[in-house]
Amino acid sequence: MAILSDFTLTSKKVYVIAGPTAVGKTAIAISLAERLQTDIISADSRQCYKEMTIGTAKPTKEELQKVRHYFIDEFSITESLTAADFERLALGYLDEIFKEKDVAVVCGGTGLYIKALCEGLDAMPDVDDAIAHEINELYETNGLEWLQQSVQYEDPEYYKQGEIKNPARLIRALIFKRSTGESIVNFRTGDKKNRPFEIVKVGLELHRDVLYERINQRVDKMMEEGLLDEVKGLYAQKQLKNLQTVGYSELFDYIDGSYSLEEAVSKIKQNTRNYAKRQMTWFRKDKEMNWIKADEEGVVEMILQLK
RNA sequence: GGUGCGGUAGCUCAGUCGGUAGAGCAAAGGACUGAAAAUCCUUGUGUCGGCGGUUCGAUCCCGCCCCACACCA
Repeated sequence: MAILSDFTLTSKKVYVIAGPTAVGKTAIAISLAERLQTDIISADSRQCYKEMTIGTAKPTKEELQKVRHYFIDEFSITESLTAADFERLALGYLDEIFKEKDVAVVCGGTGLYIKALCEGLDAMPDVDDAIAHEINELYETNGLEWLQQSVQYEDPEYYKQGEIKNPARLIRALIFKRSTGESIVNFRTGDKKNRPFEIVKVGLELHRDVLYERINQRVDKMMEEGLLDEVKGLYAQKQLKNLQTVGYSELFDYIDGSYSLEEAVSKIKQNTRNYAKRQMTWFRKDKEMNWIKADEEGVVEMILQLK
């Protein structure tokens, strides 16, 4: 009942443009937004940081002038945004856009962020930053076994169903348990939230070979545009989680002398291809996705015809 | 031209005292609710360079040939 009334009371609509990196989301989303006379919310976990530009393939200045973009260049890499932050922010951006318009465009390759916006994340208490910091440090010095044993002892419920070889998840579980006294498992209901707007999901795709070739060429272009200088400028902050990013990590390693520039560049290409593959895995399982070939004529028209 | 060392998975190589073979990397597939461009899981059939010979049986031994590298002419 609630769903029905939400949809009948509003005629708001969100087009979500998703797909792997380098598939051509930015240009298509901009054309679509121009056609619809509306704004774009970026759903990208790295383009929101102003210090990272070349390596994140942000829209160009010209593109940003054509269409108003939200969640681009809005934060510093020293602030760590999360998927939950994005959910809250994006809903706020939509409120603002919907004051004047009936439609908005969301464009990005971060699957979890798109999911957070469309379905919502389970409400969870905040964790203690000091505890988080401490556990990260303990993991650094004591390693995975220590982590596993701690989680097994302190949160056996999580340990039973969690990925016990995945440090990122174990750390999160342990931080949560020590901060709140409860297992994170108890908060993960997986309930989908009803949004007061219609969502049309568009997945852009390209033949694997074509996509990989575009990735390789784009990395070469980034290097020509000065990616190495951008990375050098961030070297002092390379410990930040946000700089653990394809295109940055490899060049930090090059600066450290781990390998040659040529090797670093080919690693960036390889890691970007792997990243694109993970994105495709994520989006492929989304049953609501309408798949469109990104290199066909009239993509925007095809999107507008979707119900 | 001669000698030596090689030719095994996309790459680098290991191995089989003769019973048709296995690691790392790459690649592919997958998972993923507060780091998500992160993090993690799964997957190894390939004329064992070619043609003959020996053998019940050859990628392994023998012969010839082809290719690569090194050295000598």
